[in-house]
Amino acid sequence: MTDVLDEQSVKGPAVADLTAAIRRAIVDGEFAPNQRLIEADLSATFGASRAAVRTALFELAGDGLVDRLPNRGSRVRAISLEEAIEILEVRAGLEELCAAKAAERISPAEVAEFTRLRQDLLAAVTAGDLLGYSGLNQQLDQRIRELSRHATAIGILERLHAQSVRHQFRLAFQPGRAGVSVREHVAILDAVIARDPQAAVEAIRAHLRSVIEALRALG
Amino acid sequence: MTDVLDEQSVKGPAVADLTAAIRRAIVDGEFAPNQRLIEADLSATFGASRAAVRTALFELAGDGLVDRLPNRGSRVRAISLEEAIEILEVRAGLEELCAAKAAERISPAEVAEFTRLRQDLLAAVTAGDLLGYSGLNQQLDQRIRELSRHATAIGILERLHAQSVRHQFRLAFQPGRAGVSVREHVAILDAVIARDPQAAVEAIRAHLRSVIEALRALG
DNA sequence: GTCGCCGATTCTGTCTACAATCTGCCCAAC
DNA sequence: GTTGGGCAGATTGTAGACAGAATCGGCGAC
Repeated sequence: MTDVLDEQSVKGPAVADLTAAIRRAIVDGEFAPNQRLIEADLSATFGASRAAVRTALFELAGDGLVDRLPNRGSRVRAISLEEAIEILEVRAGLEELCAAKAAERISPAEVAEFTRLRQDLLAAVTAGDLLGYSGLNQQLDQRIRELSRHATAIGILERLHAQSVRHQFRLAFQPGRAGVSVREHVAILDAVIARDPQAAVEAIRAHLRSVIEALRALG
Repeated sequence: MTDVLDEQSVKGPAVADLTAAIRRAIVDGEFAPNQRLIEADLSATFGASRAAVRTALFELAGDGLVDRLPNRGSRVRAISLEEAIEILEVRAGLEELCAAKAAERISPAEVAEFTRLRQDLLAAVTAGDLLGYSGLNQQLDQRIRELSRHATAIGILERLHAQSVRHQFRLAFQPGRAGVSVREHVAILDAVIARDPQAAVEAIRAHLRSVIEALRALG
């Protein structure tokens, strides 16, 4: 229906789309931390009803991306350094679990994929392509999660990742950081490729401990 | 306003109260798994507007207690055995973290409290008071979390606990289960009392592994 | 000059009504 | 007897309006 004007998407996005749009805006930094999110404004900006905005904000509050103060509205949740460290500690526990499962379950085809990823990773660092390197790292993290098939852990990790992406990002472009981090990532890859769960756990633990220290040093 | 009839709570409960009420109904088993939750029905049952019910259902969906199918309503989320095991695996990782922190941070007063709890626990098992024992276990878990001061982990653990409470409960009343579980819990207590993080981690891990096995055996 | 009170404004919380969608049933056609 | 279309009821999704709480400004008192 409404065939005539569908191309322009005259009808506002449904709640799910709206939630995704606001989430992206927060994660991508278009909305600054602690910025107030006024329902009427968002309603106008995204062309949705206020009820839809409201629903989306509740959803995002559940995801930990938005703070809701009763009768005082919503704002973008600011993640403090202490909180970022807490998140990394939790991630450590969960990613250890995922990496162990991934190491157990990896298939030959996936071993080949990981071997290729290993090369790409090293090539990106050698070429000084920090952005590409950062992307490959994320890809690695995500693939390990997928291989684990652990829906519960994956869900939580994705939420935590969205919350801490800003700190993550800041760290990635510290001079010298890539050199340290690439060794740790390769260690993770090698453990999973070798199907050695115990080694994978150790490698993940070492890596996230290193990230925590680096974050602390950064202040 | 409406002073006259306030005692009867003529005005429906605010959304927060309503959410808590529905959450309790789900966790306590008043609503069966997979039961449909029809907005109009809940609205009548709890004396709230449909909009309030709707908001509450979204919130609970975020907490993983309710499944929402677009245009097809909400139902109580059923946690399968596989999922319950996944949840326990995640809980293992997080509770290890909390127990380690708790062991590091415990104060003399809290050591005394835990020593008392240890006695009560053993007394309840000796007396065959399964319900009391179950309650003390939960108290122990909760105190360890609180001692950890790890807000991120605590938040996630509370959500997971609400989801899996049904399986937990079923297990607790298996004959012979208390005898096994009490030893594991005492080991956890002893490790924390001794301020030995490493031992606490091991004790938690052993305990949850044992719970997973028992759940599997139960089918 | 500063503090506290009071009103206007802004924004959120809630409700009711309406539109869109889905489900199940009935009936006709093969 | 079975299958497909379509109608009716039930249920969710959306919109708009109203009421209540919080904030900010000015005004008066000390």
